[in-house]
Amino acid sequence: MSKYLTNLVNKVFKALNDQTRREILNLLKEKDLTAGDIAEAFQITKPSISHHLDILSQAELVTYRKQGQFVIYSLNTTVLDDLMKWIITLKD
Amino acid sequence: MSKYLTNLVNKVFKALNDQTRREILNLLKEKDLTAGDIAEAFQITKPSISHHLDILSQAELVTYRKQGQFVIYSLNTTVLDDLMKWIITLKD
DNA sequence: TAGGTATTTAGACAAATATCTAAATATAAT
DNA sequence: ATTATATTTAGATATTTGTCTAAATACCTA
Repeated sequence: MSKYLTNLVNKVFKALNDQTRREILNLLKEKDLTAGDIAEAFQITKPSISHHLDILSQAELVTYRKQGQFVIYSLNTTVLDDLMKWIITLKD
Repeated sequence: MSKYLTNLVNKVFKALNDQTRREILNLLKEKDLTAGDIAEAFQITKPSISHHLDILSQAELVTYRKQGQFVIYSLNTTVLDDLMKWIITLKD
């Protein structure tokens, strides 16, 4: 596995090792959402959610675009394919 | 997703969020190994490896059997299927 | 430009985690 | 029985992590 992929897998597992972050991904599965929309779905503060979004972003599990004052987050499934490859490699 | 599966996925992500534990799984992919054999493949102490094996075992990623003084660990790929299901659910 | 809304950054803190050494347990061999 | 080998458990410690509040930044609107 390339060093880039090893590093990415590392970040992906780190990102997925948190219930809140996994739920954020599930929300984004339905539709793109602003940071504020995401924060409202949880009991924790906006700065905490912002931090979670940063970790998801570092793992390339989400992307974001700015739209005026808003930051809109989207699920990025590309990395999930890499993750699946990692798992399949372990299986065979 | 059932509560059992949620709990298991939680433990699996926790278990996989560590380079050493992921490498242990890769070793076990080739063949079953004793705790001692596994420990020798790393720079860290036996008690630390024992702890990692415990976490992998809790996540059902490995199984073990006793053979005399030895404890032989095996990879359990069943859980990897559950993990793949979780990922696929996120994708579609 | 001033004030309002959306989001992130900075810094602090408690809880979780990876690691270690020392001791305990279990089995084998002499 | 005693000693040696394999492994785990217990307890300590430094680092990482998730969360918070307060402050900063960015953009919009009147």
